[in-house]
Amino acid sequence: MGERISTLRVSALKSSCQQCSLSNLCLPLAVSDNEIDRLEDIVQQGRAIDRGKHVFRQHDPFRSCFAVRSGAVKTYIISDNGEEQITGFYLPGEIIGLDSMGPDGYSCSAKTLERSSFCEIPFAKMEELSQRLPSLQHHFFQLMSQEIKNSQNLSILLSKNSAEERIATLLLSLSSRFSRRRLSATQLILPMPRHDIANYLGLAVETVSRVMTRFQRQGLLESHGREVTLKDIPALQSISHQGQCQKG
Amino acid sequence: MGERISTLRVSALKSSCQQCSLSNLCLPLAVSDNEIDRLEDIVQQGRAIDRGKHVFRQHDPFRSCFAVRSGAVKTYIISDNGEEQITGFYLPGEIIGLDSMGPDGYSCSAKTLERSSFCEIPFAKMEELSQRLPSLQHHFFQLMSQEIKNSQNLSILLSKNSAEERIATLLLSLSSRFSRRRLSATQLILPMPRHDIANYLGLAVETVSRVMTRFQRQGLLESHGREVTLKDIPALQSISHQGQCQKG
DNA sequence: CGAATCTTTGATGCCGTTCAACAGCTGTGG
DNA sequence: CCACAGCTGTTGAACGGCATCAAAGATTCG
Repeated sequence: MGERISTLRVSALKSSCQQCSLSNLCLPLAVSDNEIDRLEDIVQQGRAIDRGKHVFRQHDPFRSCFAVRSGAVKTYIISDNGEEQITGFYLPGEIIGLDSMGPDGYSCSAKTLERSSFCEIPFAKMEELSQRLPSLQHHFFQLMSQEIKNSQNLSILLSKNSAEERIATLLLSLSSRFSRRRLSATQLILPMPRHDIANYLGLAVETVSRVMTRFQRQGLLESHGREVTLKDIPALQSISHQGQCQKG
Repeated sequence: MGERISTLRVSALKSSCQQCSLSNLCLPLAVSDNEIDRLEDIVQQGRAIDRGKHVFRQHDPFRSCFAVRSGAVKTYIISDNGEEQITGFYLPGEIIGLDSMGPDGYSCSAKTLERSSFCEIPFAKMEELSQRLPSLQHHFFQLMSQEIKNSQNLSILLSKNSAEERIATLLLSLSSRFSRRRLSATQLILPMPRHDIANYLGLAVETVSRVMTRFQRQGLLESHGREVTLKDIPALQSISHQGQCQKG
């Protein structure tokens, strides 16, 4: 198999998946050190980019997936009238671009919600390496399968659940994703404005605001702008689940 | 794992992807005849099963994906209260089970909407063969990526669009999927009852019925139970897309 | 300070749900 | 043959959750 990139160049860019604190989220491979080395050879760690910048744009030629290293990202689709339809929020350890492996370029745009950094995973090289590392291939199948599941759960949330259920579910999802990174599960700083929450959940901004206020009056949480403290997670879970369906 | 089927048996069961009229939908591989042969060795063509039977059940151990050969399937998740939440409809040439490659078994149940037959694609063998056939691996990445996209589009449909927009979109989706199979794009026989359409689109059955009636009064279609004739596809497209334009 | 963005609160009305009834079709069994 | 039950699809009336419109506070930043 003709490797065309000089080992020296690649080594200079080489990141360190082994030492990365997110490796158990992003690429929890049951592979040998030798195999991790080869993975690191293709993954390129980029510099941080400012809030509000694009990681990639819809219809750009698809070349890479990106693992979020720090910060937060929203992905969205632009409709005919130029409005955005947010399809997901991504936190450190999560991967964007898995929906863009078709022939039509990136299927959505990705924009940072705060200053963020990424690990770039060139798709062609990932495919090639997957030919030699069955566990890498297996991992990507699992990642993509999970992404389908997540999106299906979102569809169900949006089609069957009330505004309160949607918001409680999102807060709990963020909470659990923060805590996976050893951050507080109760003291959240939301990386996105209310407007984005509303867009993502198919609600009006006013409704999001009202529900948050209601939750606060009921003692379920305290909210000061982007700072949210969950005070009664069991109650929120009960609200979230009374619209049924199990979450990942 | 114990191989229980002799090579001879497999050959006997062996399907014929090359001759299958759906092969351009299901596995449009740019592979040599020799490679197709190896694919056919792992794909097992099953007998038809009756309407209302399960192809697999949620939480069953995941072993295979299934390509629909004939008939139609709905996939759904069972919620805490025992109600089903339909996540998708699948027609011949489409593949179910792509969302179930995680460690927790099938993530949904799949039930036939009419008498249907399938090609079974054992996951372990597919993974193994993908190690040797880059184009097969690439194809599955694309298939799964498309499945993510489909589910995201559904999320947007459900979160932002009115009942009329949702129903017009579903009818047009079915129409285009029928016509890909060289069936009429205008004379549809819906494989699913109104109840399932409503469930899938997050609407009440009554709303589906009313909207269909309204479409009929406007001359956009004619509907007699499951038989639907689309009379004005451009108008339906305009309704379907106006969710991406402005509401008025 | 003032401009822009973000967040909250209030008043009004629409769309779709809910409850209820009915009609068509199929199969079953006396 | 008819009576009956079950499933499917249609239609009507009234309620309610959430969007919409409007506007004022809160926060950030040049």
